[in-house]
Amino acid sequence: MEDEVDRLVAAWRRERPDLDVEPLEVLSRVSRLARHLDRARRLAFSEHQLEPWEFDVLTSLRRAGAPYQLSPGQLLTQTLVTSGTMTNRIDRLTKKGLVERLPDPSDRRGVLVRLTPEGRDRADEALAGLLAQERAILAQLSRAQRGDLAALLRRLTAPFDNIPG
Amino acid sequence: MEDEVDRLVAAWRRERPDLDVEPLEVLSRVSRLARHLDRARRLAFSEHQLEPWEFDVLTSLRRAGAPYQLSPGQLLTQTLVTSGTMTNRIDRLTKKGLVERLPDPSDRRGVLVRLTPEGRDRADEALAGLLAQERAILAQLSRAQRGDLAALLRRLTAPFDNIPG
DNA sequence: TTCAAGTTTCTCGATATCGAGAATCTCGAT
DNA sequence: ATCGAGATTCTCGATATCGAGAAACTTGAA
Repeated sequence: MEDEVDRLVAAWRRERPDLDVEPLEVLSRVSRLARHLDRARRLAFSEHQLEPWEFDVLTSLRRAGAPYQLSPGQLLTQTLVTSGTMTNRIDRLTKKGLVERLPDPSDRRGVLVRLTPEGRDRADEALAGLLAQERAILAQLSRAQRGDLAALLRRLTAPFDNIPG
Repeated sequence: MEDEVDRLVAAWRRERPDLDVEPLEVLSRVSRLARHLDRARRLAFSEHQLEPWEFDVLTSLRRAGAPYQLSPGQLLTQTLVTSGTMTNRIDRLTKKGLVERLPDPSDRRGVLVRLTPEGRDRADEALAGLLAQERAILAQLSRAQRGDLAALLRRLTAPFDNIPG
C-alpha cells in the first residue's frame, strides 16, 4: 500500500534526479506518523478530559512509582520540552489539582512535583485508553515485525537519548 | 544500546505489571524521535534563515514541479496542519516574498500558491542541508536496515494517509 | 572563607498553532 | 433556474510553546 511519502519521494526523484533522497523514506515517515499519532491521541484523551501534554507529565510522575514525584528537570528529559514550558505546565496542572509543588529537601534551588491522588487516577485511566488505541494502530504488523521495528528505531533514538542533546 | 523508551517501558512494567505496554516500544519511539528530529532540523535550517514550517511549505511547492503552485488545500494534506494555520503561513511567506497568491482560474472559491524564484532557491538550498543531516543520523543503520525500517513504517502511515483522516 | 562557574527553576515577551465559525463559491438534483 | 449540501479559504480569539535571560542556590578550588 502506497503512502504520502512514496508520492513525496517520487516527486523529488522527478524534480531533483541529481539528489539522493533515500533518507526521506525513513525520516519523513517518522515525522508524519508522529503528527498522525498526535491527532489520534488528542481524540482518545478528550474522552478523559485530558490534553496530550497533561498526559505526558502525569504519566511521567506515575511511572516513577510512589511517592510519585520528580523534579522539573527530570520531567524535561522525559517530555523533551523547554524549561519555560515545563514551569507553565506545572502551574496549570497545579491549578487543576492534579499535581503539587514541594520544596526539595536536599537542594534549596530545587522543587519536587508530586502527583495528587486524583492525578494518579486520571493518569491510570488515560493510559489504558491510549494502549487500546495504539494496539489497534499496530495491528497492521505481526508481533515479530513490531519487535523488529522497535529495535530499528532504538538504534536511531539511542544517540539522542544518551549523548547530551 | 539502551534508550529512554527502554527505561520508560521498564518503569511501567514495575508499576503496572497488569498492563501490556508493548505498543509503547514502537509508538513512543516514533513520537520521541520526531521531537528530536524537529530540534535537529531547526538547527540545520537556521543556517539558511529558514524555519521548519517555512521549509515544509516551500518544498511542498518545489516538488510539485513547474510552475510550482498548489492550492492551500493540497498543502494541508502534505503538511498536516489546519486550514487556519496554512492561511497564516501563506500570509507570512508572502510578506517575505517567497510565495505569492493567485486566483484559481477554474474555481473562484480557490486560490493557488506559487513559489517565487527566491523561494525556489531557498527550498533547494535547505533541502541539500537537510539530506546531509539526515544521512548522518541514519548512518546507524545499514542500507538494508533502512529499507526494512521504511517498509515497516509505511504499513503504519498508509492507513492514515489513505483513508479520510 | 570566599569566589567563580555551574545548576536549577522561573519570568516574560514573541510567536505559531488550533478550532470553531463565517463567507464565498460549486455542483447535482429537482 | 433554483435550491441545498458540500467544498474551499479565511477570520479571530484562546492557548501552548519557545528562548533568552534573571534569580537563587550549590560546589569545588584558591
